[in-house]
Amino acid sequence: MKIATWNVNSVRARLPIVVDWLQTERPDVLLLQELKCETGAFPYDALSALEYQALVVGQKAYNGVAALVRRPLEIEQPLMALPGDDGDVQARYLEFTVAGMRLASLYLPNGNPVESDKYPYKLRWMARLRDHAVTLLASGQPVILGGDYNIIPEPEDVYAPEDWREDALFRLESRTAYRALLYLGLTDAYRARHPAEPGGEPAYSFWDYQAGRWPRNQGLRIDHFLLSPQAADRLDSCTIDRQPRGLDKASDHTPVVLTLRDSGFVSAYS
DNA sequence: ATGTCCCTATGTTAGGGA
Repeated sequence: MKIATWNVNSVRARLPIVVDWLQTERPDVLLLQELKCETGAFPYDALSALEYQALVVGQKAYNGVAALVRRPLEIEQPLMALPGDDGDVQARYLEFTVAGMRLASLYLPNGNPVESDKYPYKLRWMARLRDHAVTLLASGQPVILGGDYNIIPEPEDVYAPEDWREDALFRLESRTAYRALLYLGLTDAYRARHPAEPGGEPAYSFWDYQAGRWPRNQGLRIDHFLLSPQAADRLDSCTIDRQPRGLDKASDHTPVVLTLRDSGFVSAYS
């Protein structure tokens, strides 16, 4: 099972790049964030022609998340919002079951500037995500939470940590809320397969359009797959595909790709 | 210090968001 997550920064502006990538990579599932279009304006037809059915939570101009699932896989029990605040109208979360696994596509609030109401909204959203993850983990099924977390987990996940100390993506309060997710028993799939090493090659999933961040490889690792123990037990690989970031009219994010084995640990004594 | 890209609309340029 091959599952990818990609913040596309407008699905309509990025459609040719996404179509090319799907044709090359053929993932079973692609989780999308920052659609920047209403549900009805989502390019269903172009993706259906590639055998992908779509689950979409859109919003005009901002946010928006989707999941593309390759036929004949079936989408079951969709949930179109993060529980915990019926008054939250921002399109940042969807969840569904496919092949016996529970998957989410999430777009966690950026939270900048920290003096604005955007920052407490980010922290409340993270608390809701944690509460909901407790429920998901209790189900015992494999759970895969993928998306743009807008969290730099550790100093090695940013090109200049000292410059980001007070940013909503990196400040201690944000990282503490993210760690609370890990402490529930979730595994950061990328780091499980690629431990950070002193002097090692940095791994980023986002490079700002501005200031030559891409040509200088000054990025952030903010797009993550968090896996429940039952999903982590099946973890085969997790990689970052830098290729799409270098294309003309690229998103500022690039895909993170997860592959899972069909079954988990089997005891030699059974 | 700045650098970009994409969205919307009191719309063909400006402002917001990231």
